[in-house]
Amino acid sequence: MFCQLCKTTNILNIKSVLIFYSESNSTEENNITDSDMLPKTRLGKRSPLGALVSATCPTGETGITVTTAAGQQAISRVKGHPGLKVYFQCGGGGESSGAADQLDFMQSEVSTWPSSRPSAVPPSCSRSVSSCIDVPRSQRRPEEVDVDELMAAMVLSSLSCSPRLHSPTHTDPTAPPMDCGGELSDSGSSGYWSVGLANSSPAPSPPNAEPDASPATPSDEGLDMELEQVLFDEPAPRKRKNFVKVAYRCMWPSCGKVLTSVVGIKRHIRTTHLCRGSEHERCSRSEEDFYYTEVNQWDPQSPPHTLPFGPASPPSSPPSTPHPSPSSPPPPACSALSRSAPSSSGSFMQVQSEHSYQAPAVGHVMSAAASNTPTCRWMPPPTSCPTPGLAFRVRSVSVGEQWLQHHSAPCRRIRGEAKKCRKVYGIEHRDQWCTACRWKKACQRFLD
DNA sequence: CGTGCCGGGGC
DNA sequence: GCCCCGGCACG
Repeated sequence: MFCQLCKTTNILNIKSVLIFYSESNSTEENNITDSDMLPKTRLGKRSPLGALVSATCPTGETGITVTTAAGQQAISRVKGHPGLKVYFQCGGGGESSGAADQLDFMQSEVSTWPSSRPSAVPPSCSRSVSSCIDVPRSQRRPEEVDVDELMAAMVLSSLSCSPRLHSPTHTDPTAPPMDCGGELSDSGSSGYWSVGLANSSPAPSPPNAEPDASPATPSDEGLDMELEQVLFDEPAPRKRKNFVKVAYRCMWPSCGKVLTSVVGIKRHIRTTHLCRGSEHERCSRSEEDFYYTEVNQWDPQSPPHTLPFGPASPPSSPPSTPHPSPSSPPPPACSALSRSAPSSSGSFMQVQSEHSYQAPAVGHVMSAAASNTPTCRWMPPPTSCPTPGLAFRVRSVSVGEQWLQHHSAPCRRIRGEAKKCRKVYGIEHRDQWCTACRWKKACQRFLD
């Protein structure tokens, strides 16, 4: 892609364009080329980028131009052009006016022009400080994309699908994450460019570009987020943490129905509120997105369920959680106790708030479990709490008290659960005991 | 009460 | 260092 401003070829733009074209049959989220920089990851029909792309690009014959803050940031960061806007233009005739009309609020960001227009800077670009990156239409035809570019696009997309969950700026558990299942259900024929890939790893850019995104957030991103929140009346979706159980709440006035699947909530909205039958299930599938929101809750019962990393998932499958990766450990506060005493951040905070006088104990539990002191091999008992909620509270308190007892008193090795020489050989075979057992010391043979 | 094990002492 | 034992804590 040729940058009109710096007169250089930007490979990132090529990537974006390639992905854009290759995902013509996919859903809108696939077109997020640098979705980790996007303030929002769930792009419903009302999403500017998503709506336009999904509405106009399935045929690959649209002349719509989309600019996104993501691309803006991407280019500006890579090439050092602040405010640079990236325009994706599909080749062919233009029939995108309808979509653009639906999105009048986005007309400041989206512009359409005849597809026969030569590769020139669109008029909308003159408004902004940025430069527009355009690609001649002759180069945009999908059939003319050579194999190298396709391969590059595939590689880039596969890179973008690497598991990634280490962005601290995208770990807001309260914000609804991306919507996968519903969008995915209608875009199963997208080939390589599936929503599952894009959703599970919204980081098409190289991972090293991510630290650049978090510290200095451009103002456009914030504005976009505000715009999104104001216009769409929904918080900007972010990445979903592990252990997050997702529910979907109907935002229809005085409804508030909560379902656990996108399909379910969409069906509910469609049938109950929109009063539409199944014949609209395909054409107006995105309209339900306006009326439900995702509700994340930490799932203490089930660890993150690793979904198969495939291009498409069944439509009825719940929204896919991000793939747990070695680079994305569970929250450190709960990591040590997550196995024996599964906890949720909410419940943990509840513990801290409702038992504030015992909060130090809980904290000590965490710290003690996280870092065992070398002098005292005290370890939390392996008993797991059966029920995570109330039981965890009780358990946490008792464990904290236990810890305090252990640390106020001189350290004493906890009684080992393993069989010792005494149990194994019996008192009659005391000569077969290990020396420590014979000396009534800590067993050296059957260590815990 | 049985067991694990720490602390202490004798050799 | 080896060996033993009192005594405590825990289940």
